[in-house]
Amino acid sequence: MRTQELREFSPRKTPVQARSGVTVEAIQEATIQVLLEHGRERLTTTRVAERAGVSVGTLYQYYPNKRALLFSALEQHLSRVGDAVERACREQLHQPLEPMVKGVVEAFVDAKMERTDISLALYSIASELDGEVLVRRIGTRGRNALATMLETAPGVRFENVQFTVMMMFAAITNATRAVLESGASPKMVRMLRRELVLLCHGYLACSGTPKLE
Amino acid sequence: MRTQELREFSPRKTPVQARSGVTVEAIQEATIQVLLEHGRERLTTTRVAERAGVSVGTLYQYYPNKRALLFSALEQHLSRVGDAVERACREQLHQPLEPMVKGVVEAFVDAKMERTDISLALYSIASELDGEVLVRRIGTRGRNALATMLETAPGVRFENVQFTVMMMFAAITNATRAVLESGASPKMVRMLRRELVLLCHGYLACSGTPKLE
Amino acid sequence: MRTQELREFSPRKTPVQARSGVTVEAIQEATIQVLLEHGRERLTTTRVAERAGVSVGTLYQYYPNKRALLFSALEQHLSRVGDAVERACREQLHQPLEPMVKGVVEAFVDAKMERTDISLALYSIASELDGEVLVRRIGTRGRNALATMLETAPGVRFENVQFTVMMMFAAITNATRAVLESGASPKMVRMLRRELVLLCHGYLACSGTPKLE
Amino acid sequence: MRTQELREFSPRKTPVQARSGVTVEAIQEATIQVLLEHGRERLTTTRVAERAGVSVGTLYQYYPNKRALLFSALEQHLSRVGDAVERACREQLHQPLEPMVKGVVEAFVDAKMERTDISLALYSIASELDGEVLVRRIGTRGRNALATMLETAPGVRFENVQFTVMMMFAAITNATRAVLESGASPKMVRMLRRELVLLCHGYLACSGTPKLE
DNA sequence: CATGAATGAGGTTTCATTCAT
DNA sequence: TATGAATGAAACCTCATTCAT
Repeated sequence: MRTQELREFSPRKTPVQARSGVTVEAIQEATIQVLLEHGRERLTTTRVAERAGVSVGTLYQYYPNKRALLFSALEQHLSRVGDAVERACREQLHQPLEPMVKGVVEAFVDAKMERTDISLALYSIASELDGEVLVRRIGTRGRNALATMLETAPGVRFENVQFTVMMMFAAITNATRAVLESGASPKMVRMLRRELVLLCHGYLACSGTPKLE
Repeated sequence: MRTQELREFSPRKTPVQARSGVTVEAIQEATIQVLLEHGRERLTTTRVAERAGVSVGTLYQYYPNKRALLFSALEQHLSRVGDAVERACREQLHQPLEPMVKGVVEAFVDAKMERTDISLALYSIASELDGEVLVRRIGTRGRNALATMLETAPGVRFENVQFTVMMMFAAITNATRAVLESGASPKMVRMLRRELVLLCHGYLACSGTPKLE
Repeated sequence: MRTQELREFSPRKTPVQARSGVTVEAIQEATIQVLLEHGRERLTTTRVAERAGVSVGTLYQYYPNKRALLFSALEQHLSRVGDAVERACREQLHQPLEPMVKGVVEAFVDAKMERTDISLALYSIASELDGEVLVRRIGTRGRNALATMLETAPGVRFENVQFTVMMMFAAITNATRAVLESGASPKMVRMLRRELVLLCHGYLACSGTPKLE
Repeated sequence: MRTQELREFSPRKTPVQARSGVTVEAIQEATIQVLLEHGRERLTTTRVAERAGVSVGTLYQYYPNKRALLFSALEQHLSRVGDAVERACREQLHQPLEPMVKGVVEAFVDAKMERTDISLALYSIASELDGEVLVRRIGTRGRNALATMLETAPGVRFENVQFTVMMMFAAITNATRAVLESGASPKMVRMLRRELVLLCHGYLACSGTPKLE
């Protein structure tokens, strides 16, 4: 079952010739463009292919179905963000809470703001693919990295790290989303960064219990 | 334009007869059921009508189109939650931060947990209707009530209440969503309540500046 | 599994209004017409609907998919033929071999020749649907009736009636097919009748062993 | 018109190199395999090429189109069977009816049973290519050989040999098909042989009229 | 000669919506 | 008013075939 699900999304062929690499990228970019211009409801495989300058048939040589196309777009984005968060977490191991929070928040916000168009476009399909195994797995990666990091924070212990992390994650992602959806002016992004650090640090400070080492 | 948009969603006829009231309710309930059972992608007007025990024709007598149907379901739910939050805000005017937060969080979580099935079902259509005027307006109501309340908190002042509220709101709604989507066991809901209060209060305490009165 | 298979072919809705009865018949007739005019390869649901004077949508209200459409055409025809054979078999119970064979052959050939166009058209789809449960079941009906009849023939016994019947059935159906496919002129049909009786009776006479009663 | 038709099916190039011979054979074998595994509906040129270990392009170097591919598979098989029958007929010239029938039936059944997989696979495409000139011509070969043979049978004359042969042929081919499709166990094949001889001989004995020489 | 990426017409199927009954 | 048969645009997807590399 799981294998089948995974196969449903795995790309159909690995491009061996040079030109197909170009094609795949064109399709991926076109997916985002169409998503932003027409919205998820009106995103059709034909429109994406057209936008990418190829035929539908070509699109279907690389993606077995529409969901796989959307999935791939989402996955790539979430992976990038996940990577950024993981890296930040690794860098802040054993640091005090404050720099920890700061590092992670900056990494996340930066990653999201790098291509606001993509970030925005993908919110609309995230809900559609929410149930998917891989999507969940990717989301989990970030949370696990956070949990691991928090457990190395000196002088503080969290009763239920998983839950704490979930709370923090929910706050970070959704606040960022709200800012993105209301335009993401530089000023707002600056405020977002500052306030997210405040919010997360405040929460962790209250939620954790002192630990003797 | 806006008038037109608003008209597009308003129910076609006001149910004056007793029978119509029953029918409309049946359709609304059916919408939720179908949403939960088949998912948004496979929600069809025919299926909803069938589930409600009426014909498609009848459905179209009460809703001008499918979006109006979904919209109405979402609106009703959001209104209920919005009302609860507004009431809580009114009750906590001029209270200290802690009870304020506690009151609002409890009101929100309670409202969401009253019918977890509905709450869950509607997440899938929220993104679809996200751009709609009315939906935004409803979301705004809660935030305004929160802002108004916060400004009556004794001894503390917020530089940019709108932003602060937005942050808090984002955290509250998304954490609740995460809990709902992972099953919403009584234990988790209890933790959610407690941690949300911690998180919000921590944030507000950090974010606000002392105020001389 | 079997239930699912059966459902795949069962008509989608039972026509309750008068007009739909007409529609279904028009679609069935159109299926045959298109089959004859364009061949199975070029039979498309759109073409059938067009020919029937309805829209594709209407076609799909009565048949869940293309296979069901073809299946229904085949089933109706085979049932009719099967009925004729069964009736003939019942009428010849306990008769001597000669009238038995005559009765069955006549019944079969008559049934097939009643609408040579339909008979011909369906050969092309029979192979496609050959594996299907119901098709097999219908074919079995005729053979069972034949076997039952043969076992009541006075003074003769067959070692392996099933096999004997299969042989006879294969000969009858395929010879009829050959005649149909080469034009089925009245003269040929007359010869077919006579020779089939000869062939079957000759075979049964050789194949059976005398039985003391 | 006819010339064009014939050209449509002829292989595009005559395999002169050793390698090509291997390739063509691989493709033919792959055609059968795919036919058996996926069925005619899902037989695609790409799949056949893949299975044969070559690219689609290569396939199209040897066959001008898909029909030609199927046609060639069918033709080869039918030729082989036709050869066997012709040979048997030649060997039984001027023999009495009984050995004639025996010889032909054995030859036919043996030829069909040599590769039951191929025989089975081809039934599904026979109907599709039924109208083709060459296919018909091949079928005719066997019947002509049979007719020629029967006319040399001592002491018996057939009023309409063509028709008689057609009947016999229909019985032989379809009974064999039925046995193949129900598994073709050794025991069944043995019975098929015996009963076909009975059936054909019985028929010819009844159908023919004594002849003075 | 072989490859396999690209094509795009055309197939099947769905479903929001209308309207005669 | 309620019904549900009919509509048909439009979606997804396949696959025979070509041709630049």
